[in-house]
Amino acid sequence: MRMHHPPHPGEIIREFCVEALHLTTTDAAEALGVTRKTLSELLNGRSGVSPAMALRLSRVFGRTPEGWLRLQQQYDLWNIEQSVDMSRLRRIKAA
Amino acid sequence: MRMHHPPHPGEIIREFCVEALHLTTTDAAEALGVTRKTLSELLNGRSGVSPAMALRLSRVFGRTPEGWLRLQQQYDLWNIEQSVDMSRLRRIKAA
DNA sequence: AATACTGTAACCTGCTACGTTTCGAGTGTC
DNA sequence: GACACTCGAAACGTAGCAGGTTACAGTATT
Repeated sequence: MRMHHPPHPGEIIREFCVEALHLTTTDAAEALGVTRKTLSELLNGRSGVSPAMALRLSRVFGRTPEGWLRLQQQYDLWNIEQSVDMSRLRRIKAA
Repeated sequence: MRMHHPPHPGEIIREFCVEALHLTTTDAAEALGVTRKTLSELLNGRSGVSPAMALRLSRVFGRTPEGWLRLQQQYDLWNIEQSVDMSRLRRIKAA
């Protein structure tokens, strides 16, 4: 089974990147090279971690880009599993 | 360092899911519950592995959804690294 | 009161996943 | 040759998302 209701990546980013370093949203956005709005939407779950954003995060706050993207991936998968019915799909056999 | 020019996931999918099972694109698309066009674009690198597609692939061809998504992730990251200049971004210090 | 920080709405651009439709290139059968 | 059929792929439209600019309202802090 999969994780139960993974948080959106913005929560983790806020906790470990912004609050832990006592940064403001404005400061962090500037360091990342994006606008305040872009970071605000990410922190509040209204947008996700794009590949470009994962690279920015890794350069400014460390960790690997893959690690940042994985947060988004797990969040996306959990949500898709809840909302899309794939039960009719069957494993295929070679012809 | 990162991988050198990762192939787009469509190549892997074509090789291990379609050709290896002697399926046609039409057959595979039907099994995945998408149109021929959608799968064709994926196989030819004109679209990527979305979270929903990763789930479809895992149900029909096995492996984990995370594994399928990882292929896309590595491809995306490599391409972003080539095209976007992040050299001005500096690691941030706590205030 | 003035300043700083935040969230967010409106509007725009660019990109992408996906569906429907249609075209063109095989590949058979008569 | 002429026909139908199948397959892959292109053109076109729809929907949605990331991100920017600008502007506004709320809340602290000084």
